[in-house]
Amino acid sequence: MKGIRQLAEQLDISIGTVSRALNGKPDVNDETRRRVLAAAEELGYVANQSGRSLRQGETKVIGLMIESSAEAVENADNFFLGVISGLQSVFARHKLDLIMLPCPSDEDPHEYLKRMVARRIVDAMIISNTQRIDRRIDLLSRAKIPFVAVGRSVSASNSPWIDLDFEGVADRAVERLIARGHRRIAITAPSSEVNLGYVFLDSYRRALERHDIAFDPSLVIRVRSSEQGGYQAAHELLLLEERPTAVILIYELMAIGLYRRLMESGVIPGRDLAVIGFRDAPRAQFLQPSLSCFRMSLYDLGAALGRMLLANMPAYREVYPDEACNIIWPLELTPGESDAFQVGAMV
Amino acid sequence: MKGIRQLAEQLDISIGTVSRALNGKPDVNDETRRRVLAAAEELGYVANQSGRSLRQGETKVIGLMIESSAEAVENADNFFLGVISGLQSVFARHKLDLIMLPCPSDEDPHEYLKRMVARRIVDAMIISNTQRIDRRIDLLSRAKIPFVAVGRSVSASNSPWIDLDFEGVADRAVERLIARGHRRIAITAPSSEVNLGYVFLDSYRRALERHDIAFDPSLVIRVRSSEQGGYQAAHELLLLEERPTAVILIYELMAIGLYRRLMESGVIPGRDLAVIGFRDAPRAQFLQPSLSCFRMSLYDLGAALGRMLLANMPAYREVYPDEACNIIWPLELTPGESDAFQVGAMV
DNA sequence: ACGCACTCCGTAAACGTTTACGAATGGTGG
DNA sequence: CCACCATTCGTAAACGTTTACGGAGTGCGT
Repeated sequence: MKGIRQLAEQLDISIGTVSRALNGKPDVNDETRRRVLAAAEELGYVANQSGRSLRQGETKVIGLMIESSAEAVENADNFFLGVISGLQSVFARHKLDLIMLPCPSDEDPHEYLKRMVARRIVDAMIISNTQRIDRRIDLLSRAKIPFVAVGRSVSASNSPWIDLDFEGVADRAVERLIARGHRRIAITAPSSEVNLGYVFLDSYRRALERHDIAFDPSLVIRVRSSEQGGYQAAHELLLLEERPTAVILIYELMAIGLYRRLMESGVIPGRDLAVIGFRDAPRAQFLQPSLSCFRMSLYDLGAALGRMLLANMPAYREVYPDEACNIIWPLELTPGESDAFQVGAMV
Repeated sequence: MKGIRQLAEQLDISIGTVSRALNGKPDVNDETRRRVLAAAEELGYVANQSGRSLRQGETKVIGLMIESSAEAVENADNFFLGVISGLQSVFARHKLDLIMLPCPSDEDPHEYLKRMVARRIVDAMIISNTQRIDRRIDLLSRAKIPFVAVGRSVSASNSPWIDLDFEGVADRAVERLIARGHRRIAITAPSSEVNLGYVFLDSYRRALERHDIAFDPSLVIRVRSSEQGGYQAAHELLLLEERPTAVILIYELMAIGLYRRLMESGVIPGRDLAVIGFRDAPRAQFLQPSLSCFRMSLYDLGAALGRMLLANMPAYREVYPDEACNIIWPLELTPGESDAFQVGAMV
């Protein structure tokens, strides 16, 4: 099947009519339309995307840019795999397709995105792993490509983003720990480049101050957000002169490495050290003692993300009129055994 | 920047010359070319992909079809994230871009692929999670789209594929365990639909027969290849009347759930039960006792996959003349503590 | 002075769609 | 019988690019 021309020839109809029939335009006879659709089905005709895009200036494709960095591989982050289902559930309603654009680890994300955008391969973009200052946001704004960022950014003053409720998590984690008598609460954070670390720490700090607990920089453990990082975090924790009684992990998976290092030194999570995790990583559910952790539905997050994006695309705006421009995604605490003790209480 | 026409106008050159200059065609003056390239750079011009594809019938894009099923999310499989780096390292040399096509979980993979192929959005495809009988292979063959399958298939008699060395792993695992005195060796496998399970089991069976050990179907544990599945596998293992002394896991991550369930019953891996894993999942490296596991380089696998694909594309065939059509990818054993004991030996 | 080769560039067609426009037909009301 | 509308379809232009073809200019050998 070469193209619409062949199909039209076969049916002895003009290509214009065939096109209209296939695209559900009004001015075509019902019988004719039936014949066209039947023939297209039989011959397996599907419109060539290049021709269509060229003509109407849109591709019906949404791009999701991800990074295949070594760290991402190490983390084996299922975040986007989960989010994608939610995204697709929304996109499918509008016959939009989602493709993932993995930025090569040796290419500058900004340059990569620039290339992809200029090629006009997608109508809109979702970018992730947003940095505090992220030139990709300016790029997309200037190019007038609808987009949504996963993760807030200072560049994104008035552009749409969705982000996890880091403040709420840090806040509630600190409150919960303090209520159980903890005073020395450690926290992990990634390098300050990444935006989420900043917000997370800030909220942690304010929560402490509310309870007149001085912020102690030595309790901020800067490690990678991976199991390896968790292992290292535990290591550094154990080296501290005045050992904390609790630790908040910015990434759930870190608990696996952390537990291991603690066990090696005979420190038992949930008895000698309270541990609270964050985000969603199914595999950490098998830890013992079970991890207290803030979790969420990746599917729902994806669906919200999809709606937000469509609300920013001229062609779909009216379908999603009241979509919020920014969302701080709430998380729910799944209580576990890892922080189920009072400080000073007899065991 | 609208298009090549604007650029040509700006430079007061015809669009033909501009196109030739940008594409490195020979018949254009050096000075002219310099000017064109400079102007393109300055104005941020990049050729519209739709126009280009339409004209030359190719997109310079390779598609990698993945599945975002619930199981995939649960596994949080880093397999493709790792493989992608290797793929891109090869593709980058030919200015090819890789996009990932996530098949919605509620759509038939075959129909999805059909849609994507018909749209002519990619020049070639990599398909994964190949089933024993996989109609996608016929589809691609008939459509004459170059492709490589990750995972062998009976449909793919003479089409290119790459697969892990399941035979070798099962074989060596059994040999290793038998050498340490094991006679009752359990093995996990996914539902028989998936091709890899079939091959894995078959090799396991043959290895046993070589040592005159009768194949016992009750020792084949059919569970999902996830942590959850590992937990369940351990559970079923413990219920067996005559408990095996060793178990081979088809997926490394299962060890995490398996360990947990074993521990709950006071059964210690590496002392009461030997455990050997398979494939690459960095997070399982933190298990204690450490897991004996067959591993590989995802990057190298990706690079080989990329070369194999290019060797099957007319435009690049001559660059990779001696690329094998089928590869069984070898894995190396990383010895750990989980199988470091002799059956019957005093502890 | 002429032919020839070579370099550089402009012209125009082609890729496969969609869609604005208008033509043809049939029906209806006056 | 005419004017008018509705329905249905064909025609042709347009989207942005690449490329075959040929023309203009220059240099060189005869």
